[in-house]
Amino acid sequence: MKIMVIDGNSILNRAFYGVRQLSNHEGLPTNAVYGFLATLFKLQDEEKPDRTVVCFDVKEKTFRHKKFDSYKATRKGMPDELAVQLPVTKQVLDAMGLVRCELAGYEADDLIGTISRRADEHGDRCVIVTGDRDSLQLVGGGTTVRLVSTKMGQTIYDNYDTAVFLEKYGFEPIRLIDLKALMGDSSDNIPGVPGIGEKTAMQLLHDFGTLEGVYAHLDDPRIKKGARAKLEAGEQSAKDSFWLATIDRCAPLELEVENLPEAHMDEEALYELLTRLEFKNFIKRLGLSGVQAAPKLLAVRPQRIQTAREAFALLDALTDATRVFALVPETLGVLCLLEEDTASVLFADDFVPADWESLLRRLFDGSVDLVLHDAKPVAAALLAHGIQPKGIQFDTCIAAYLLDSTQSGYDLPRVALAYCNTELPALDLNDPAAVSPLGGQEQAIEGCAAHVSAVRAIYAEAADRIEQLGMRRLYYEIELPLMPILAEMETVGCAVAPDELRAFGQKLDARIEVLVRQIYEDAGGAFNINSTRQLGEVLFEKLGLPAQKKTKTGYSTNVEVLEKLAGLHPIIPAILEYRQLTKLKSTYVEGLLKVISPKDGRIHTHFQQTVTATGRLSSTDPNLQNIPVRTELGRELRRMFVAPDDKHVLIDADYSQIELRVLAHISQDAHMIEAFRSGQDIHAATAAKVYHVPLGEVTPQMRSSCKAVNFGIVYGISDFSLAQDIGVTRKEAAEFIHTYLATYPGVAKYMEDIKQSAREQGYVTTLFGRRRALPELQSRNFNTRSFGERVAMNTPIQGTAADIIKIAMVRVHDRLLREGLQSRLILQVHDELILEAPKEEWQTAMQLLKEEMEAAFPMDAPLVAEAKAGQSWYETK
DNA sequence: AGAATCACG
DNA sequence: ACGTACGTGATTCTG
Repeated sequence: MKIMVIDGNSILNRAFYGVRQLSNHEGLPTNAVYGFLATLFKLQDEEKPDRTVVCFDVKEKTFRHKKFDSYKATRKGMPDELAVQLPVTKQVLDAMGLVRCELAGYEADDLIGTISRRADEHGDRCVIVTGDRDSLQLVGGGTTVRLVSTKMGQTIYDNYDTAVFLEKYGFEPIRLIDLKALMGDSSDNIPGVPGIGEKTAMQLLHDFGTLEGVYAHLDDPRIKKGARAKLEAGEQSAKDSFWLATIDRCAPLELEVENLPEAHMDEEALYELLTRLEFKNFIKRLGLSGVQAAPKLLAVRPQRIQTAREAFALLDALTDATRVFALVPETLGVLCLLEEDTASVLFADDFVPADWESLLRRLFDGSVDLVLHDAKPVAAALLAHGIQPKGIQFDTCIAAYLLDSTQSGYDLPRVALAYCNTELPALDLNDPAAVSPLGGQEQAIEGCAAHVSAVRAIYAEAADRIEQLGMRRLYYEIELPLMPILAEMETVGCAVAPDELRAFGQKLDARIEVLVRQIYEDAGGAFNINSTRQLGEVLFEKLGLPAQKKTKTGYSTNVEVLEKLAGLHPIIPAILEYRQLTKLKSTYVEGLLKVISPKDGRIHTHFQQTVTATGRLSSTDPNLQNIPVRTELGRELRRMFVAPDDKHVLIDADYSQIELRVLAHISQDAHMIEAFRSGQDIHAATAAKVYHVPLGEVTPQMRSSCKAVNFGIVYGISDFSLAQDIGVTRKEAAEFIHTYLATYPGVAKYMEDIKQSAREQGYVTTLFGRRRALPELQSRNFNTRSFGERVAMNTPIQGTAADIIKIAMVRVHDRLLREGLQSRLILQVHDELILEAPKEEWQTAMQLLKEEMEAAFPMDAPLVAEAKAGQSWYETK
């Protein structure tokens, strides 16, 4: 029989440093796993072993090298990127059915030594696969070594048997130990005899055969005087080194070579793993393409609960459960609670309303540890009923988002498909028909069981991966605590002044009417001004204005184009104004009037926590993060966002230059940090440096150009875009960027480093460990790749700023609660937080807001927040 | 459903 | 040489 024994750690290590730029879509690095498998498959093809065994180190406190303190100290630790790949590799090997071998306190080469000796004794042949030259001492008898190494970027697999070794080294393989004892090995921290190098050691072995032989003939004339003195002085070291260099071939391993099981592939598990790793070629090679992994859901037994007594008894029992997986629609019309193998389903219709509310209160009183998928709407619904949502320990939706923020959605069926390969039955518990006693309940019960089982399966996987990828704090201390705060902000909402909003709308209408008439007159006829196609025809064909740009579908008529034409025809300014006004009217006046709640007259936006690729929030229905501010007319809309009465005020605080401060901190650029520390206007300070003039002599133009570059830098700048932005030639822009980067060398270095690291690791992270995978960097397409590089530069900055304001939100919320204040967070606009505060506490609340925002994260370029109070959002600026 | 446009940070 | 800023959402038109 032929046994192939692989040094897992050595091959994985080689692969890690040899194969770069690989990670899967969730950002898990996969280069080492890939390289490992490539080596494994190649050598299995060549050697065709009957059995394959893979050995790994298990380092323990009792590691046999511990007496050499320096050994441990200099031994390189495994980088995180490699460490996360180790368990994955083992999973793959297990799924392949290969024998995996580990023993506490032993290195892989000791296990290999032991197995090869036993194989030899049993009359089997043994092929050792390793990257470690030391293992060549095992060559002999039926044992050969395939030594994996890299030459000129090519992986080569040298084949050593006794003859090959003898020819190369001139002595028996076992004498490698003697050689090491004499010359030492700095990489393994084996001291050897100080002063004896390779040349002398080889000569000594040639003359005397063994270490023992050398020391038995110390007075032999062939040993030079100097060498003799060194050998005498280093005798103890030589003996220690001999022992260190000797691979233990008698490890107390339970494995019996005569009973090695044949590999039995778990095709489903392997298919699933390789799919997750995105190793399509290996899937093909192993012929797994047709395999469909079985759904991972455990069957659960649904049970319906219809009496209050049973229901409360159930909740009391669940209090002791480790974790309860729950399905709760935002209508709160049904509950499905999974513990062990029982899914209990409760319909609100089966209970009197007072009981149902008590049940909800009991379930969310913090005594039951709950896992939900997308808990925010539930939390908001509970808050609307005056119930504080407590006890939510995990949200699988947020977890799935953190693990891959680039998906287009994270609803339960989609996540279940990705995590458990399960098609969930359609189930809409918000639909009254599904939960009404008149029908649909039976189906709902079945559906609930499958859905809640999926939540459990996703949890099992996602919770582990959050740990593995170092996102524990980000998840449990930032995202999860933020969720109920967002729910509260949504529930509280924002007061508006509807009458003024309507009045503003009428003002707009009057002006729009005038503009429309003028435009039709100028155009010589009526047309739909909102239609870019019709507008394009009017401007560029009928009126013969010079077309500038084209879009996919015709002429471009955007602001940029129209502004260039502004002087050529009176229709152009009219169209520009028309565009501005209709935007304000339809998106803001009409859009906002439509979403004023009839219940409380307030606007309740929805903050999306699982949308953006960078970690920012987004706001929908309506979007309150894009209320106009840049033009005076648009800004008027902010007068409609008000404190609810004259007993309250709004307090608005925004971070000053948070992204540039984050950049200064991350890049550790001394000049930029200093500019912020000294409280300078960063754009002016940059201009002073770039133009080499005193701060007082910076002109508005100089400041404005530098402001554009500061922005551009954050986005991942290019000369072309900068040129377009500040209206200079591309060459001048390039020169300008160059000067800028010379002014802030730390920033220049950061930009290079982050691109490099993104290419190597396949992802980037924020300061708090949020990650974004960057498959674009692997693209052969220049544009795609360039985009990836800009994202690599931007995401850590934008994302860290997003992390920081989320931390601030949690801190502000906690402290308001702790200090018993009535002020409430109502809005977040990326770098800005807005509170609604009772007048009597506005100064306290404003101070608190500013303090907590600034203290959210101490940076070398310290955070500064500017706060102001007013009756409306307009006045707080 | 996608494209074009424009509002925000 | 390649074409160009990063991240969003709402409205409107069009096929």
